[in-house]
Amino acid sequence: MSLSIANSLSTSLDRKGVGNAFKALSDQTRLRMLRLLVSTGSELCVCEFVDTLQERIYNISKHLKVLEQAGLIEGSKEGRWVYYRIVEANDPVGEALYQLVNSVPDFDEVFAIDRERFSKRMELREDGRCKIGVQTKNLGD
Amino acid sequence: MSLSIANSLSTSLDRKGVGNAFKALSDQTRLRMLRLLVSTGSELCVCEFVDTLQERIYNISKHLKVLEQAGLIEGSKEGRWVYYRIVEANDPVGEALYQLVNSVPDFDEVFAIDRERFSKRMELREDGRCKIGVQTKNLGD
DNA sequence: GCATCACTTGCATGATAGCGCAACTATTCG
DNA sequence: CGAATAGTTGCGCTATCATGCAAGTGATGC
Repeated sequence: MSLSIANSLSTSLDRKGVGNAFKALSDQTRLRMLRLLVSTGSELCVCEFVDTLQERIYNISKHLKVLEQAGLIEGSKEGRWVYYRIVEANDPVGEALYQLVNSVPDFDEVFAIDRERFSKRMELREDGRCKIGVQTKNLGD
Repeated sequence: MSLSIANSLSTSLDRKGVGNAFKALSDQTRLRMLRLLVSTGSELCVCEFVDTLQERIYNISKHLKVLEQAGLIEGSKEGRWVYYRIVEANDPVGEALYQLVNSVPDFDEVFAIDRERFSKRMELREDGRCKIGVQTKNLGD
């Protein structure tokens, strides 16, 4: 379901244009998603990403796919829910990447606000698992 | 002439869309350029980039501008020549970034070939400075 | 001064990427 | 079974971005 961090970075040199880690993180929404995973050390289901980032579910889903194909995250299904988590890197390359993602300055507090919404949303879990769907209605009005 | 690494990364969160470091490195040619600077620890003039990467001069120039506006490199003029070099980071964020750039796997040896051409090209310097222009003719035929 | 050289930039074009919408799959529950 | 729920995917639109070309800037040297 996932490639290694090393492969993710190496494919950046592939003339065929396979997405790489830098490319995957060049999008702000994806950077927010990975930052959330790295900074909290949690695994999130899709609807939790939606309520945390306040983005539409089909876009979240697509962004998750990009991150997964870049080898940065992996997902697993649990009933109706799909949980995504960081692919732990044992090599220094991955270490540096996650350190970097977690070190990106947050002057306009986008990450902080995400974490705020995230912690509120986590209170709705039961036995540590998500039992509900998207709570935020009317996104993008 | 340049922003700090921290600012470069922070602007990634700027809604106004100012380029960030991840975005700047999402392009393969720019990654090759920065990798060359990081791995050799040298400063290069534009024509040396051209002969090393075998890309057209106006594209090299534009890519250098993107990297500069991302706060990753800085340039200075010496007569007809403009030398570009890494903006040294004193913070751990920049350290991690450069370590990362230098750790990107090179399975298809693009970086290695660049370094090969680079070292040959460096032999043409006099007193450690570039005294000539682009040597490669007929790029892209 | 004027040609040359190193480099930059404005504009047009084509490729890529993200978004919105709608249709779809898959799982659960009554 | 059928309805509801969680998530995915294909299509069309738009915006962004890399490229090519051509014109421009500024420094050097005859």
